[in-house]
Amino acid sequence: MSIQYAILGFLSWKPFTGYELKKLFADALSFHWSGNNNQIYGSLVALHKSESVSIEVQQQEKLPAKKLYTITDKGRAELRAWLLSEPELPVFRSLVHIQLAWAECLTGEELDGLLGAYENQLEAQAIMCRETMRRGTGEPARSERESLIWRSIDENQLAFYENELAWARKLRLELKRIEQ
Amino acid sequence: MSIQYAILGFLSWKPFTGYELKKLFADALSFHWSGNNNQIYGSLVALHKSESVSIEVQQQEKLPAKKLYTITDKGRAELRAWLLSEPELPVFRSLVHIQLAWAECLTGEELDGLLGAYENQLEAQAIMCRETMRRGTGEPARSERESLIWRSIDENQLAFYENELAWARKLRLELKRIEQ
DNA sequence: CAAAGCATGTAAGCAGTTACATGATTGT
DNA sequence: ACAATCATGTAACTGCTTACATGCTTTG
Repeated sequence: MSIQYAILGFLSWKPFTGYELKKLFADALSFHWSGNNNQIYGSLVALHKSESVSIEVQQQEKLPAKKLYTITDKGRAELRAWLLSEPELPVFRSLVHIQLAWAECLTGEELDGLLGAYENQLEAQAIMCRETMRRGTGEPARSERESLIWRSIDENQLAFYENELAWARKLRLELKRIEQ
Repeated sequence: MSIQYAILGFLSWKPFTGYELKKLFADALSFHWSGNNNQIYGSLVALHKSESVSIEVQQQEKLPAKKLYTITDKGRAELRAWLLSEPELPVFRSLVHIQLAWAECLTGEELDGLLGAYENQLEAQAIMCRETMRRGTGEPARSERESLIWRSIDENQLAFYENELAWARKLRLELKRIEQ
């Protein structure tokens, strides 16, 4: 489970509770995990079992007790080994492609509507992306190199939506041209 | 399960057996399903139960019997309804982003190696893409509109890898610049 | 008084994967 | 002799998702 490495990554900054990690994932623009309970708390149990993290339970007077997770040397070594492992190909999948592939069942107007709706979705997403980037949530910036990388990853995410939008617009125009 | 709609799509061309559908998925450039047995045969059972397809068993003398699946009117209606349904956002995920996000643990050389390996993967994939497109497998082309769409989808797939490659190269250069 | 925040966890399910299982036929 | 093709199917697993469950505190 690669989310375990992302958790180890966050813990390499400083100790966090499960609850805090959950928020880090939810806020992250370019981390594709939803940060749901099952994943976070389950992964933390697994990481503890493999001795990659240690737990410190902190009782609180008025609020529920919390478990603070700290990365161990073993955890740091595992993280580093994974960072050096062979990268995988990125994943790109768009259900719209499947819809378009059988658009022969649709009229010109229906097809145009489908592409238009896709464009709207992408535009909204691109705006959200830009807004999140503008607010600049939770970037570490411990060095020039690190902040360059984080900025670059976010820009890549935005560029993906923008490229897809440009593609949809182009296809829509070309379809219009052959239609009449 | 959206693969069911893709199966209905293929069956809207003409009847196929599970085995043939498997190959169609395996050969398709822009359909992100592996076309494994479980998915295909399982989906066909489900589609038959919901009366979206009908089965004709064909005995063969020397080869194993095969089941030829034909789309029903109900199946056609379901396919059309899905084609008209609200499109979803495309999915883009790259584990390399996660590796890069914690590259602060790596030396400049190690980081450069990671990006270089990513570039190699993407280059190889782009070449495969181009080759598959050149061979032009299984495009329907029942109309100018349909062949435009299929070509456009394949081009979008290729452009994705090329954009990602360009991004990786740019980041690598920028990192080199701030390194020394 | 309701909603949001703090903080943990569990249950159930979907979509997708690899690998296993069978067994005849055809090509190298 | 070995591999590939034809043709169906099952088992076991991974990763990820939504929704449920509890219960106290702070904010509007």
